[in-house]
Amino acid sequence: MSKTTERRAKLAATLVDAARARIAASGVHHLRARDLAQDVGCSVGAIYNVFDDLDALILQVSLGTLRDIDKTMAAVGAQAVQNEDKPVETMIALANAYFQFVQENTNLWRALFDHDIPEDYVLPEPVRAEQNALFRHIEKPLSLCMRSAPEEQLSAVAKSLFSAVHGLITLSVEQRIAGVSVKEVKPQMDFLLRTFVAGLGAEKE
Amino acid sequence: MSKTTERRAKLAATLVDAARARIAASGVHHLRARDLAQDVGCSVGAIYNVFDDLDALILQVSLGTLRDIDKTMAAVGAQAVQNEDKPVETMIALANAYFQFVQENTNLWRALFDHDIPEDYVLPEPVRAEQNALFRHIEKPLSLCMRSAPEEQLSAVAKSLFSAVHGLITLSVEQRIAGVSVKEVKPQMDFLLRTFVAGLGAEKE
DNA sequence: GGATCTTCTTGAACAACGTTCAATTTTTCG
DNA sequence: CGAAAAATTGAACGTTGTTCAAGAAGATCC
Repeated sequence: MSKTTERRAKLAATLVDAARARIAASGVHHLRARDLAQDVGCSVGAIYNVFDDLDALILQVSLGTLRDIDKTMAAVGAQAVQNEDKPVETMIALANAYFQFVQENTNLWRALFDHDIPEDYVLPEPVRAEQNALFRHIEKPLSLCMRSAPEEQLSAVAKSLFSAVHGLITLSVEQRIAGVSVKEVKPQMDFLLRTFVAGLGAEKE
Repeated sequence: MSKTTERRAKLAATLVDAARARIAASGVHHLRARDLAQDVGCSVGAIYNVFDDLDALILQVSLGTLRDIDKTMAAVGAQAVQNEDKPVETMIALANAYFQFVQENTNLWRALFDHDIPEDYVLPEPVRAEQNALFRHIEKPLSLCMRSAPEEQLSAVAKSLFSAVHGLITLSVEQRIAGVSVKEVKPQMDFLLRTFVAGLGAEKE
């Protein structure tokens, strides 16, 4: 049981690496099972012995992408301990880091968010867990801006802010919808976040 | 030249209608050339005499979707003249109208934003024009909140707000990324917009 | 109106894709 | 070692979007 499962695992890892390289180079919709087989030196059928689907393989690549994003944001969070009195700056730094990641890994990022999987696909638990980890990076500085808010609301607002920044970046990077121009993304994220946090300070009227 | 071009135009319109119906019913990635041909009673080849591509056909459907969204937002804008002293309410109403449209026309909306067209595809001018029209609906109430801002900034912020709301809706409607839960979308859009506008009022410090 | 040229329409054929599967090879384990 | 189990193979299958030679229909001129 050891030799085979070991090789299975090794093949799976090799396939994920090859798929990641191909996706990064030419986008997820140019990924071909036959190319992958040739890349790693196995037959097309072997892929299906290790993965149910090409979608399952792509999902593994996306899990890695999620973890990379998490690493990037965690690094910003670590830097930010010095900035505890200015949580907005941390939030802006997080947004900028995310934007930079998208620019440097556009195709992998697209595979993560754009690639539509069959509607009945069960999202693996690790993927869902990793997604929630992302939001948590925002919760920390946000909590310093919303000290009286309950945990639940904090979590929801963190998700909202991530979604908002994500939307801004998406519509500017994808040319099919003319959002904010790429040059304007950072200034706009900056303005959006600063204004929002300023609004948190001002009492409702 | 008249009989043929007339028939061409009629066929094109019929095909777009059929495609819209199919997309609305089962999503853009289940659209098949052969099904369409059967729907409208022509051969598969005839489709390619009228459209370069299935993508070109889908783009025509999406142009219609854009116009429908525009109509929805225009209706809200017309309602909102009574509310000139409370521009935030108009902005929230616009966001809610957009969200409602997405919920009622999810598949058409997905075709508009998710369907990835070849990277070198030239976006038809009417599509681009219609997109800009959307942003303009937001500019009107926004200008009442940013009276001293130059036209250019106003336009950029309007795009940003649309993108932000769009991101919120996208990540909650698409199950592949667990954003804000569908139930929480309206409250969160409400909170986001109110807080942002409140921040516009408070001077920067 | 008919002959001729052009243009459109057709649906079988093509190439490319994800996926499967019977045959073959390799691994496992008593 | 030898039999059972599992994995590997690559040819083959079923579906795609798209093309194209052949035939049908329209336009144009006398």
